[in-house]
Amino acid sequence: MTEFPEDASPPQTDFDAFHQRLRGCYADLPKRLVQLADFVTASPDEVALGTVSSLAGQAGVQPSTVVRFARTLGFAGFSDMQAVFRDRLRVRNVAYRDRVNALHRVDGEPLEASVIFNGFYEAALDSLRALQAHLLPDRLEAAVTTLAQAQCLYLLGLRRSMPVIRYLSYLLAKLDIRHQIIGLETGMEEESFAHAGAQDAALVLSYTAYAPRTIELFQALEARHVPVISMTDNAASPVIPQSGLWLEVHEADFQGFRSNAASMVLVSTLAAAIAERRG
Amino acid sequence: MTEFPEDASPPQTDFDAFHQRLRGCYADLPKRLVQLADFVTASPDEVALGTVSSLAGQAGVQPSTVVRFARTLGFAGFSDMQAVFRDRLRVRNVAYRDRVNALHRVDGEPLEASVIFNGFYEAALDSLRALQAHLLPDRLEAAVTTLAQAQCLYLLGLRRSMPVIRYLSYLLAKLDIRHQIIGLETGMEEESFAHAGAQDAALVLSYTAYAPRTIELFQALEARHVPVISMTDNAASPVIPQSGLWLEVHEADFQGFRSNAASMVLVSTLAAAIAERRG
DNA sequence: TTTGGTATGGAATATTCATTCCCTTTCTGG
DNA sequence: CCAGAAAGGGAATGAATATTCCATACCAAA
Repeated sequence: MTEFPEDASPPQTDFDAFHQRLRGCYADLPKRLVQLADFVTASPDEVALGTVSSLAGQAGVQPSTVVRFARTLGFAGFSDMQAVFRDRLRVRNVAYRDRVNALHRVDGEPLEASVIFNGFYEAALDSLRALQAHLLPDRLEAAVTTLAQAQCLYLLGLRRSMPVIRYLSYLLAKLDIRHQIIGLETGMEEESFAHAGAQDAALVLSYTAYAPRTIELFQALEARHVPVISMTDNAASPVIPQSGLWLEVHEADFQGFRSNAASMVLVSTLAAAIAERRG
Repeated sequence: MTEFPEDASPPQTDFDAFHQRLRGCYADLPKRLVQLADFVTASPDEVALGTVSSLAGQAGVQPSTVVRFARTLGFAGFSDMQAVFRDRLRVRNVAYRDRVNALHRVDGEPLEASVIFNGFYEAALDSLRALQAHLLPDRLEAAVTTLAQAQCLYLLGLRRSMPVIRYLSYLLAKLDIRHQIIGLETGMEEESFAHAGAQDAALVLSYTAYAPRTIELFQALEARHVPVISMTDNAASPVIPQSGLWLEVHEADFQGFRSNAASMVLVSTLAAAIAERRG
């Protein structure tokens, strides 16, 4: 078990050192070497996996210039420089203790960050895979149709779902699609859809345990005959609309933090598909 | 050649196909080839980056056996097999655009929603995998240390990164960690960190093309000697802090929409790890 | 315009590395 | 135990690729 010293100098990779050097002499570099420097920073993967001539071709210089570039930066030759880029590409297996170990702190020490990372990483992957497996193309298409026809889109999702809703709002704004978030101001939720009707549509996000306020607002929307699309995790969820247009999303959780990877991908899809449909 | 009805999203990569084939004939493989099969599945990076003899050495077989192995699995030779492993290492940031542009409105019809979904799905997966591959555990640990010691956390990320910052803010609030978003009110950015100093810390998110305002604010933070941790996509990024404490994040992009899956997972990790560290 | 120095291009050379081939060893079935 | 086949080892071969070197183009100062 390696103890990480609290005040140790930050770990600096050869790759970082290279870029530091590069920045240092960038200004004094001749034309062709600048050209290469730009290419090399833009596509480090090409350097790692390519050959002298493949790089030369892509960067628009001669093979010899590539070697010169490497020597200018203090390497013995191209291969020497490439080694630095290859090393960066190697997968550093993030320390992966047993999940069991991860959940129980054996000696009162804080969990290693990489273990926590792995938890969130796996949760995100699980959520995405589950979504991919369960998503019904026809249902999705129908949802897009409904949302695309709306004059104004009302977005509802409180607590954990609020960040997802905000993200969707950002996307819709970029795509110039009229919309309105419900619940930005506590206590004013109903007012925000005072003018909503059958010509509009709403998207509701709610996962267990369903926030009571979300359920209330969902019912208010249905009472106003606003077409509702729901993203939720259960066929018996309280926010399934009358129309039956709901999308199944299961977010895995890690230590009580629920992933939102699947929701993010799905709302991105909806935003892009609506824009696409409208032309 | 196997026919896939849908080429917009291959159900499996060449790499997956390879492993499937390998599993299929694993039982009938002679001793040395089994030895190689084990090695190859255990360290795919070595295959991608190594040479015939380096692999032979590490797996304890003769170079010729490595070539035999490749041929047995249906490749023309070692190089052919290596190409599959190398391809897996590449971070694809542009592929999707072309892929979908090909399908884009061939006959004036809008793209099917499920095709769009697949694009976002793949982009999210790619981003997550790239993060897992490139994340340096020591660096992450050092970043957490810095952030955990801060009295107040300042969060900076404009435009595309704003939703991620808002999500992080939500998590920190839940965890009762003092923090402040920079840039909630346009024009008032500097005021929000008027009292920040060395006792605090800042987390900066910025990806290409780096928003000029983010760079300015980053520099202002550094000028105030606020310890800065950056999440960015390039060693030559303008928001790399003096301390060298930056975390590499590559978000794949689909039709101009950049994924944020990797960023989300990483900020979740940071939030949870800080809370864990503080106990 | 000339001159000295530097940058660049391109071809020749050296090296590394995958591939091939053949001989030896190890299995397998009679 | 033997014959035949399959597997494995290792060196020779040839192709791919990095490196070196030199002629030429460029540029700045005289």
